[in-house]
Amino acid sequence: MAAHDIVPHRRVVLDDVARMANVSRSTASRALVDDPRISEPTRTAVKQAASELRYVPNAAARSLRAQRTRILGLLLANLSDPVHGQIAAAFEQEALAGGYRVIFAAGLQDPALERKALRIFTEHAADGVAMVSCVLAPSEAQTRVQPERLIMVQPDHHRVQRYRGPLLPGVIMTDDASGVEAVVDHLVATGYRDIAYVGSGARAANAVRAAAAERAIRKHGIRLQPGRFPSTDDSWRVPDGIAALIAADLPEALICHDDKLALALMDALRRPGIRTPDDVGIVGFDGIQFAEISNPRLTTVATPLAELGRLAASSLIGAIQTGKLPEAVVLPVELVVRESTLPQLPLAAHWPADV
Amino acid sequence: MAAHDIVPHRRVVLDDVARMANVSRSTASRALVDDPRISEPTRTAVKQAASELRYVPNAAARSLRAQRTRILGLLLANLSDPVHGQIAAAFEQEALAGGYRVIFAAGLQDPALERKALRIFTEHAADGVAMVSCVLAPSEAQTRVQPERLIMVQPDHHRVQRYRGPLLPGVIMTDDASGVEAVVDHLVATGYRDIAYVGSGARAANAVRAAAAERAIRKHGIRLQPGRFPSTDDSWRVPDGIAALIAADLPEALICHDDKLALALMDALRRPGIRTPDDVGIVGFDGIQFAEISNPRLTTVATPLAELGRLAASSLIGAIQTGKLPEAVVLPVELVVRESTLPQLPLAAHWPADV
DNA sequence: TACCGTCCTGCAATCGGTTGCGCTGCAGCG
DNA sequence: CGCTGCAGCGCAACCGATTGCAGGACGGTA
Repeated sequence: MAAHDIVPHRRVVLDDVARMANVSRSTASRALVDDPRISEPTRTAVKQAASELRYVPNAAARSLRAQRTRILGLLLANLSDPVHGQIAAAFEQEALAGGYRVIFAAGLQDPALERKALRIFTEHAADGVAMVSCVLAPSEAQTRVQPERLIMVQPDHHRVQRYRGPLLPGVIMTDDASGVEAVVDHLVATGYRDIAYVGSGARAANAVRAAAAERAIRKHGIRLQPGRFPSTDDSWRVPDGIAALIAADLPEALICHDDKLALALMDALRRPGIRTPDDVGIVGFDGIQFAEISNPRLTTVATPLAELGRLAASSLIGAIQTGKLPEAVVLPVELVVRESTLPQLPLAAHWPADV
Repeated sequence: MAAHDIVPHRRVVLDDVARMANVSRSTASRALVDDPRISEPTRTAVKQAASELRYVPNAAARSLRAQRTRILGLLLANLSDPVHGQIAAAFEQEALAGGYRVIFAAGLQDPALERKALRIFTEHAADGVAMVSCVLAPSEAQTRVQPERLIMVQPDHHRVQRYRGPLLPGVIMTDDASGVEAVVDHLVATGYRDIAYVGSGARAANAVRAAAAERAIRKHGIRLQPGRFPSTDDSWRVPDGIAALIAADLPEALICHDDKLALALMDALRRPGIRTPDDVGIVGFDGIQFAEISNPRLTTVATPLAELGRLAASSLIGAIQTGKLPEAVVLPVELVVRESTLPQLPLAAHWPADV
């Protein structure tokens, strides 16, 4: 409050506390962590002094000595993306609950940026690192950070590639293929036949979902024409060119790489007067919150975003403590059918949005 | 690659590099930072050794000695919120460009959590801290972190409170009052008379925007009935109760605390068959990306989210380097009129979405 | 040969906690 | 009274990088 409180104050260090409590630095240190060797009166005296001086330990010094930073690095594609935002929020919360801090970095689908981020994590001697939908190959990532402290979150491409070998430990996957299959089943059951896939960006998930869509459709004896429409970039605005291409060759249903693209496409197609779901059915992927309240509400494959973040953090912390990675996991996804693929129903007033 | 590479390797430290280059640790250190005192052959030998050993300096040790961590703390309301996600992404990018790392924390509008976050920042001896739409009073925040290293981003409540004194340095504000005023002018000009405000959560911005709405409306000789509808919490789903209240006492136009609420409300009102903008005009605030592609596209007050993040980071870095905070800034906001308040126009095919 | 200056390097202290080990003092026991 | 044991606490090393200061080597000059 008073002006003299504002002058740049030397930081309070453990020696100050020790001095005030008339003990040695080591005793002060032990008292603060409730070492049983310290007598009760001494302990309280030290704690009293610490709180009076508003002592806050220096994490750098502690980490240096303890060889443990309690820092986790989280590398994801894009901090401003709702998908990653939800994952990040859950990760941070879980980490905090476990006594860990989080340093974030955005990779923006750029290998150079991802390498830079991993280097930063190494500089800060992060106890663990999680990578979410990154473009860097797992093998390379493992050379850049301690492999047994690395969790990777990514779609299950093994399933699409009919891979039957052992799965890499420390990998958390989402069962995108099943999700896409459920989508296709639903579309076909609803009566759609001419179905197309629209991709987005350079994201690894794109290849997995596109391939899964093709396989799932073939199962029904229909064909999906790969590359019928070009992929968009990862921005919000769908390039007019692509919207025009789609409008000119309108399928009955569009499976979009993710919800963002689906919503943007619904909007872009509104301009030439194409209505969802009356003129075209549209499906997204991820299950972001806006998909629940869009107009029409978006049919999508809900991925457990918060669960992914929580699980990544808790797995990582577990790996740090036990020294070994958990087995690979494939998390289920869930088809959520909403208005955007149900042309026969009136737009307003119906069943609950979810399930 | 080979199995023996995987065994827990002792971290490479500067001494290892020095040993390999046959110089002392100090020489190695100086060579790596291009100290002119080191001869060219020695310098290259050291750098060669460093890269061969894949040496990465330890940030904790460096910080400890340098009394400077190059870490910024960013405390914001909610990492998963699109508004804060965009701010955070811009902040992180700007910080990285300036050579700083970012530790994030989510305050969730909870003073206790915010205090905890500030403590963590202090433990890590963050060189600077930015707080975005936090609930903690600036005066308290200043007692918890070095005030001259603290940037706060918040709505300009001074303007609403007709405050004319000097502004606190280090504060970045958005001119919410002007934005709301522009919204009201637009609504009145469009023909709306019965206008209501719907708030959200415990966010500080809520009070500012609500008060501004009331003042702006009174200017037009109309009245806004404060508290006509209760505030929602900060979730995505608008409680049915509130939607029902609004449906039962439907104003001509609704000014919503933010875009998220506006979009959720449009959705909730669709159930009882109330259409936007035909039955009610709806306005949001913030200018999130979904507002551009909702159906109808949402009229909103666009705040410069990325600019806020960038400016917060660059101001903070500037304050760290110069030792003093920049003057308070009030950033302009911009009314973006879209379909949700333009009932007379056909829904599809019209002017560009922005401006 | 003696001395001086210039370059390069190395020694050792330092940042702030943590921790192995040892020291002190007092109680208990023979 | 002397010895043992233990509770309680302090000394000093350590983590890894930076940096003030000093010192060694070498060439040049008197």
